[in-house]
Amino acid sequence: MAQTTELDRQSLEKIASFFKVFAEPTRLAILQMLRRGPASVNDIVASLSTSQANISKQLKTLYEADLLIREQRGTQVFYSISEPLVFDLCELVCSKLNRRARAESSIVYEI
Amino acid sequence: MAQTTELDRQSLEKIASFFKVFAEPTRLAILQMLRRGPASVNDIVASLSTSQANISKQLKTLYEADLLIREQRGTQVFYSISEPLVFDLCELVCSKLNRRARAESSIVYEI
DNA sequence: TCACTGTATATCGATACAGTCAATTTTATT
DNA sequence: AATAAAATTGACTGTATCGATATACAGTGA
Repeated sequence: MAQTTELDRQSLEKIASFFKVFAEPTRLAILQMLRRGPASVNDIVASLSTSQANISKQLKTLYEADLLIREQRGTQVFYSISEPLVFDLCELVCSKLNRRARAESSIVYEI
Repeated sequence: MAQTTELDRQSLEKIASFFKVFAEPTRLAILQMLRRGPASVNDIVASLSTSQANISKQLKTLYEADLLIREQRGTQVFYSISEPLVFDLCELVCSKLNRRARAESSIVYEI
């Protein structure tokens, strides 16, 4: 049965916080890269153009949002995506943005 | 065919901006209220506990994100949800948060 | 034209957070 | 132990934005 109850402020804040995790391009870039599979912090640093400290911070945010799995091997730490939800969310938004982009395009081919 | 191309920084920024719209409890509250149907600004102000100016501001954000329809009738302005995507997104996140809440609960019933 | 209602905007204080640099912890190696 | 490599943390800066107050604007009726 679908839930139809109105959510209180506290619940809305939790949901908002969750969306906020996805609301930063660097974190999205990390998720996009991890889509290929697990990667160490250095791997991620090498593929993105920001400092290692920043990557570490964003990884922490993603990890605490329960979106990543953390696994230490020696001195390295490997992260991987723990939530398929990530892809569902991003695909929803991407398809929406693609639709909009197509709609806004002034170039229309017709006879 | 599914899109597998890696997105560039600019695209990621657009996606992040879109998520950011959902990353504020007041805007989520507005969306939740509009779920019942179109409402004037005053209707919304009456049902939420923040200033009219703030509601107007958040409505503008939602409108510019292409999530709302705006319709002026006399001095009043009615808003309604233009994107079913809104519900899909929120349901995804809610179900995820519910799952987590259940998983984190230390109370487990079993024989 | 004037007053009134409903909505939008301008400005401001307070807060949150991405990103940087430096320092520190952690694990492995010699 | 000492050193090196990998990752995290803390202090700091600049920017963005929520929410509030005051004000402006648009539409309606007298």
